Amino acid sequence: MLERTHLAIIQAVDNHGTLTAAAKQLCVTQSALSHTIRKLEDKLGTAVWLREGRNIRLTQAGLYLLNLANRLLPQLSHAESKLKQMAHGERGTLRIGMECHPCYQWLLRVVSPFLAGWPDVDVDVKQKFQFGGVGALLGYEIDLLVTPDPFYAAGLCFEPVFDYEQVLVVPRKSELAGRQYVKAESLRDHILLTYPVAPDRLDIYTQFLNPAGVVPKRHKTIETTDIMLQMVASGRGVAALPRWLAEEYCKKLPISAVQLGRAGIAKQIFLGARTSDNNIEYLRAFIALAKKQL
Amino acid sequence: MLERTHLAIIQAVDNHGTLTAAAKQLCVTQSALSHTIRKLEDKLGTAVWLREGRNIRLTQAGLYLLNLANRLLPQLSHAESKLKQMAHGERGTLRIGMECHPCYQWLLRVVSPFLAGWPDVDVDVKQKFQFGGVGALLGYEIDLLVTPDPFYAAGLCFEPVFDYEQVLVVPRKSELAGRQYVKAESLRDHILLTYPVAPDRLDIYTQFLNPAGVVPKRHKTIETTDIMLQMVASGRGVAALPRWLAEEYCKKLPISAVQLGRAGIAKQIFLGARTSDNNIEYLRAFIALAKKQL
DNA sequence: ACCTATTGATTACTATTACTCATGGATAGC
DNA sequence: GCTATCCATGAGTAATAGTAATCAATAGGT
Repeated sequence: MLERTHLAIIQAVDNHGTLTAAAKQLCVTQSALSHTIRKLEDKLGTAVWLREGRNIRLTQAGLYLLNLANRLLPQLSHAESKLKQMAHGERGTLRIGMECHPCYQWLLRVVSPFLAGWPDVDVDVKQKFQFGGVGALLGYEIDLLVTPDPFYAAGLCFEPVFDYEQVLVVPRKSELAGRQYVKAESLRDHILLTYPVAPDRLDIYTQFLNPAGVVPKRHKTIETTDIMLQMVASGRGVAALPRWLAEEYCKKLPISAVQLGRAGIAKQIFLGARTSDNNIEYLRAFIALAKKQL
Repeated sequence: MLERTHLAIIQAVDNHGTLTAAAKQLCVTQSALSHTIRKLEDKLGTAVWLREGRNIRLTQAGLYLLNLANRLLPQLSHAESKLKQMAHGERGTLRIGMECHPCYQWLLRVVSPFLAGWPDVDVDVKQKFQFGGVGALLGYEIDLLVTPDPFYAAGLCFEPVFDYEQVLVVPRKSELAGRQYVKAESLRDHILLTYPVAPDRLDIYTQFLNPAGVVPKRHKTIETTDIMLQMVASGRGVAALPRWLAEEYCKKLPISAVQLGRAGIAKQIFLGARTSDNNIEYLRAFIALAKKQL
């Protein structure tokens, strides 16, 4: 039988490169590991590691197991901590995934009253996902997903939590600042600042630049909103952000928000969850709170 | 630690309703289950079942664990059956390395029936190797190497899979087209088109031009066979290719194949594998298929 | 080309653990 | 109220996973 220990060993050996180091992490002797993996391979009938001199490397079967381990072990340990919380009378941890960089500020405004209303529920926010936000949701890596792209898969449900307009943020003294709206062509001689996300996931490209066949003068990626807008303020480029976020910063920095195109770009943010989690009270409460926040 | 057994027990008890029935399914005594679940509850610090008279029912925590079990156990057992198949060589990925550009067409004719015969084995073809094809084979980057240059290293074995003649492909209206064979000197005023490979790995150099001390007028490299022969057809140069491949294209393009030198250049293609992989059924099957294809 | 330190493998022994057996108390259904 | 069946428990045993000590192989420095 393939046991949890085996997966843990495979993961540890992969992390450390050697049996000895892995043994130290797992608080057993090297000998024990050697025995265990030997027995595992005997049971499976196939080699999991290739012994090459004094090093070992995973076989195809081993790689498959490593993949399995990386998938299952976090779920097991999360389950354990959740059960521990249950044992202590706490409600649990709400793990929120973010696929919408600028929504962070909005999220904070929802999390704050939530934490107040549910003192025994913790909140954790994650932003990087190997298989995308939906994958993380389906893989029980997160419990809630904040995203502009709902993906209606079986077992998931998405609810819109707010509408907003995507606008262009420009330096206040820029020639673009006063206009009623900017055309895509105007960006030809501007530097575009965005979060480090693939262009096909950026609305400024998919809904504005690409349809017009326009490429900005340059494209720079920046992690944080604050720095990004500092850059805009100092005339180093322009950025596309939600209007509510832009207007907040307009108070603090010499920048202006301008409508994108004649029609503007309308966006919606969704909150996704597993339908099987529908009975979790605090999760429903969070969604309700998010809708009210609007 | 939450173990696989625990999840299995939770699932079995839920299925059968009683400990006794679950014990029977799991091939242990009722007593053993009783002990195990008791210890689990002690470790977790929370009850998993509610004892109601002589029946037991899952608690909130138990329901959570049941959910986890239903999710994880199938993955584990699926992994086991997949590994069993891997052990029997029924399933896996055959990673083929190519060191012989024109052989691609030949390979396709072998891969096609192979995929049909081994529905659970995937095929992946790689063409670039940091340390050469043999290095990739020894480094477990690939499992099979298609090459014109066998390299008899320890732990590797090469088998010839087909013979062919390397010929010069020229425009049909070229003065070289009608000849019985071309001399190396004739290439002095022709442009030579080859795949982008180091000259010391090109037979046209090592076996034909270099021995005669001849350098072609120019040397251009082209990635794809189709384009290369389009170039030949339009009089932009000549190329060296296997006769079987050249003759296929002669039907479609105004080009001709001419023997290289008085004796011609005989070549052989080998299939290399690690001897340690000799027990992998589908790998042996592929080699057998390749030989039959001849 | 040789040491040396470190790797994984192996053997023999030990401690732990998981299990069985036997039995007890509780309860649902006839 | 009787009986069959449920789960719990304690004591003893078998299986297993662990350790310590040692060996053989090898990567890497000198």
